[in-house]
Amino acid sequence: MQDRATRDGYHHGDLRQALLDAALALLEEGGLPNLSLRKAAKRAGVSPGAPYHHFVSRGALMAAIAQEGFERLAAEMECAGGDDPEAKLRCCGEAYVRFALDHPAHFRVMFRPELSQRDEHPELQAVADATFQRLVDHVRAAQGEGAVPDGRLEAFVMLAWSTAHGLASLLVDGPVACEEFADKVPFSPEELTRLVMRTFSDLLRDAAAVRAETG
Amino acid sequence: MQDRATRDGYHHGDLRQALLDAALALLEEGGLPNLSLRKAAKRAGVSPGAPYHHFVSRGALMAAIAQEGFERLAAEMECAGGDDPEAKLRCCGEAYVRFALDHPAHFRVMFRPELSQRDEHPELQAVADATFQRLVDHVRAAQGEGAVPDGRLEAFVMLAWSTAHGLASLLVDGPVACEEFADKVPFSPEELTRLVMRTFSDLLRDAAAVRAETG
DNA sequence: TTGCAGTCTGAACGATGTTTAGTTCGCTCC
DNA sequence: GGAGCGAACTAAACATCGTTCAGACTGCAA
Repeated sequence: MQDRATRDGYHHGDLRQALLDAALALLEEGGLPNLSLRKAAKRAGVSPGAPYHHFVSRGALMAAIAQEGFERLAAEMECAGGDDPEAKLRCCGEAYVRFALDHPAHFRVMFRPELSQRDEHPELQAVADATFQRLVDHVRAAQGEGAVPDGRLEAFVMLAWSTAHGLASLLVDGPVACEEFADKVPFSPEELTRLVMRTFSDLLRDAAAVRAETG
Repeated sequence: MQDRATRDGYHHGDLRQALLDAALALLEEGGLPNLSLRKAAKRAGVSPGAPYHHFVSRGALMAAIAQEGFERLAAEMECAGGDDPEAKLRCCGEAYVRFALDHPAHFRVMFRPELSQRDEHPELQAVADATFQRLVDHVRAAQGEGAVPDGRLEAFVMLAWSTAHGLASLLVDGPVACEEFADKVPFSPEELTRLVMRTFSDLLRDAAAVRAETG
């Protein structure tokens, strides 16, 4: 019992955090189907009803984990390096994918559709919006320096986001995550990430050169 | 009872298909958490144990739906138009995203990680591989005509796939699916898809021009 | 007609999310 | 320091879920 947090008596010191830790461990061990409130409660050494004093439902626990994930993702995207806007954008994308590879449990929960109802979990949506906004800022900066096609800001933002999010999803969840794929593509996920992002970045650079020439 | 298929007596005419239909309806109504074998059985007018004569588990039912989805997706990617390889690739990507928008229930199940264990559900993996191979063929054709950077085939394949898959995921599941997003981006999902794919295609064209000039 | 194999029933098991009434603790106020 | 109060927790219960199993039913072939 209570392998994840100690308790001093009838009351648990910080049950909320203990439940979050336990839930994350469950996610890492067996994916989303393995995440149950009862298991998390048992790991925290607490009865099945106790979690409901800290989370109104299982969905609320998931939302809390997702929120934590978005905060970390935003932080990692924030401190992504890069000398020029183009490199910044590339590093930002790499950070996005690396986050998914390093924290697959978080990543998987962050984009569960049952959490995308804006009315429930408004604070989660606020953090998700802030993270998204960080990407928009990067793109706008790159656009200001001509590294990105002007006009159609929304289209390019979505293109950049889609690229990073798609690669992350495929590497974490998709058919690309299995071992057999390793035979076909002789790259580690990290190498593949850098390669893909570099390819995208090269396309950007070439296109920028064309614009500088003709326009 | 049995609102999805009629039965003539003790035996059900085609329970397997009736269960698939019911399961798909459940998915469309309430997403993955709403998909339960018992509900599907009840809709087919059958006892809770009956489905196990057609699917060894709930996961097998999901795999069957996913397989159906991959087959339809491959078909739609197959008949995607386009005059030149670049346009073909663009239409292929648009078809991918359009499929996700038109069949979100299918799409959501197709990439569930619990189905990505190659040992279980081998026939599903075969169909998924075939679908993926269709994309590789498109890219290789485009590469042969210089529309795509040569070398690093894997990198570009992953880039193209990531773009389509990421956009599809974000539009179907992600924070982009909510109504509030409609205020920020004045495009329908279909318009956004065409815009994003067109932006990507333009990058390709410009980069190809640079290669033709310098190489 | 008999036998058989495949299909379905109905009851059961354990696990799950959630609710409820009641118990225990820590804190504040007198 | 004792009374009281609100928050945290327990224990039991409910409905639902996936899954199993022994038995009943059906269609078909011998």
